[in-house]
Amino acid sequence: MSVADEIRSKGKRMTVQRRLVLDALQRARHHTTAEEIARQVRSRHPQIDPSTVYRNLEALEGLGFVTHTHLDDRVTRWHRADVERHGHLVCRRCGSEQEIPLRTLEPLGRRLRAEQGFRADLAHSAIVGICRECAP
Amino acid sequence: MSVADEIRSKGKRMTVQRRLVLDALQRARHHTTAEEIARQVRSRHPQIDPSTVYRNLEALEGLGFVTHTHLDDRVTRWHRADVERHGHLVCRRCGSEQEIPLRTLEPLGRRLRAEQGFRADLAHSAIVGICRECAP
DNA sequence: CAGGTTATCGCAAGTTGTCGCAATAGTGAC
DNA sequence: GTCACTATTGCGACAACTTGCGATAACCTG
Repeated sequence: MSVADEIRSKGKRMTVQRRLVLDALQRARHHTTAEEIARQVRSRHPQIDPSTVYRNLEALEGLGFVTHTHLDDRVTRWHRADVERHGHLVCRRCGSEQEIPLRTLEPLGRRLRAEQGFRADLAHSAIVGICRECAP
Repeated sequence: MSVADEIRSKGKRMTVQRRLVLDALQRARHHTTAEEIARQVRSRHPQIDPSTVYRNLEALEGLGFVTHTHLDDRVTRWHRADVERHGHLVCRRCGSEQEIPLRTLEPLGRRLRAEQGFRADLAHSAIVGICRECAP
């Protein structure tokens, strides 16, 4: 079943705009911003409003095709839901972002579940700090 | 040495506006938003511009008096730097926020340091997930 | 405590993201 | 294909910050 069919099977529609947002996410490796996607889409289709891009990202998240993460700034980062899940280390100083295997975070996940009854979504939780290169 | 003196010793100035922002942070227990502080300050001193509040929060952070954390939304949360440090669990569903002792997070901190050379600032890293009450 | 330096302020304009609404256009049914 | 239904769009207005700039007022110095 194609993505379009999946979308339709949930009572939603596959529009040109939605297709373009999905394509842009496909091209971007990970963690694009909505603004970047809007820029790409609008470079070829200037009549498409940025608000449409924002709304499509939300809609596609509701449908399970994309997810978002908040790194250490106010900007929401988006990526396809089917890429391998991983944790995020964000450097406060240089802003670089590093991915780490979820395996590293799992012990904490188990502990939070056991002690607090909290089901942590560690693939969407950015850990801030100072990276190796920036360490004094 | 008073806060004012500390500020002056770093070549900065203690202005009325800065004092008011510090006071508002003092009153708020934790994790206020800039908007909330601006509202408080402006309720008594309407001539103070919101941009002044934003800039003072940044300046005070640079001076080490306050810090900020990004919970799971786009809003920056501010609090005094001298409150007891703790980690944050944020529920994706109900938005509630729970504090946990840093001790719980320390094993992960040590591991990231050893394996990645990354110095995690776990008191400013929010972990998102589903809280006990919202769990299915 | 007067004067010069310059951090900080208030204002206005610019960004970035959100929302209500009327018009449009995918979809399934016939 | 055609039609009715309604999800989605573009637009304009708004909300939440951010930034540039000339004016102001802390602060240090003598």
